[in-house]
Amino acid sequence: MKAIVDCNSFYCSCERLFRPDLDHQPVVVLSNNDGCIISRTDEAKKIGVGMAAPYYQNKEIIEKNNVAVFSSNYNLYGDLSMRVMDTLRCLVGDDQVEVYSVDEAFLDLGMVPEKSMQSACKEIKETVEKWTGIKVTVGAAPSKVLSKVANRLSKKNKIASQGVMVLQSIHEIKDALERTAVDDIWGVGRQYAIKLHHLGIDDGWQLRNMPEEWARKNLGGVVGTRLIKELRGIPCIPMKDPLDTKKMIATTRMFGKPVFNLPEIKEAVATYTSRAAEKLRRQFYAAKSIQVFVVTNGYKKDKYEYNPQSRYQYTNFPVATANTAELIHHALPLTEKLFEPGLKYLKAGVILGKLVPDNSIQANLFMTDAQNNHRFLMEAVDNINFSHRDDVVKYLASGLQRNWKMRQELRSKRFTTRWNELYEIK
DNA sequence: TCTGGGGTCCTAGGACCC
DNA sequence: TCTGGGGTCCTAGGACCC
Repeated sequence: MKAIVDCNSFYCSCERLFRPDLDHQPVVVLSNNDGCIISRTDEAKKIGVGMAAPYYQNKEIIEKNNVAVFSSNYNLYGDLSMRVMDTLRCLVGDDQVEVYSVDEAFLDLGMVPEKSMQSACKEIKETVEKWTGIKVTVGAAPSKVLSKVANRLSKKNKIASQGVMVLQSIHEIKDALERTAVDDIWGVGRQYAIKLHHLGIDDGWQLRNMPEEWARKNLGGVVGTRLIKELRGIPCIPMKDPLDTKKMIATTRMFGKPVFNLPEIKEAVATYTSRAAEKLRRQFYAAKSIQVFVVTNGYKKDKYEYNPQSRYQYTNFPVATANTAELIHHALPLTEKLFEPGLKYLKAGVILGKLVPDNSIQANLFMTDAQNNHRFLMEAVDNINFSHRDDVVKYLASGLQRNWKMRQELRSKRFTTRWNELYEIK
């Protein structure tokens, strides 16, 4: 049996943890740039705040209902996520946990006897909540896809399910799938949902009964056949090996306001490169390629429709690197190549690819710092920036004014990761 | 005026090899 | 006018996820 543990309204729950006064008040968290709503509590859902809805379109309803609004605070969420995951590893063992996203993890419950599945899941839920203060929902079933179905139904009916749903018998599975629209199945996105409804396939049980060959032709090849099998309770999406290496690390952002000139875009690209390089080093990787992209607005003078166009440039390095200076050195010429005067630039991004594990640290202890790709310098810079303030130490190429910087007007304190923002008890 | 950011996997098709 | 077969590697693009 597989289980998925999913934190309820995760970002909002994190904010509430340090603001218990908001426990029964609607709360929402905004995306970067305070653009969209990306997390909502049940109270906020109830009064009609939409998911991924633009903030400005919901401002009226938010103000009228006294909704607490936060800019996203990823330092805080990341740290609390780690606590939740550590708790799960403690409960079922390191190798049985696959961290799927910041607020979700799959568990392999193969070692739990079938008849104690329900109580085991209940205990997992209660322990996480007790140790971390974050509420979670647990869904368990023979396959990952079915466990997601269980989790979703449990969330939809929190009172009856008590936050835990286990699907074991074929009757339970059939009943659950009949109550689940194809749109809500993990692996069926917008395109496939449209296609399925067109063919008269509306719920999960109908989809489950389609032939595999049909799925291969119509739902993305082997991905489709896997989906059908999973729905039938035959697990074929394996637990991911935690030692698997990542493929890419990216830092991309909308600008706080549109940018028209090259120097500012170069500053932004240099800054994003620095961020991406920090992530790279923190996870002990080095990159062999860098891709820079920008998103421009379609530039039709009289038209206001949102018609983003992206363009990109990339380059490969002969030797993998995690050195910020070197990466910036590669990124800036690419940015110049991308730039075309007269366009309105909305967003830029840096993607580091062809990652390799950077295990040369011990091997190079006896080299000079320069030969060693300035590893010690990088480590010193990272330590200062992490423990004090972001970008106390930075490369000049990333700019001093930073007019393009995103807005984040409503961010809470980074209670658990910055000394000067610790939670205070009066 | 204002619409996020960071990932994964798969497939088709082109370039190149013998 | 005729023009093999088999393989690898790479990239672009599309779909999906939270």
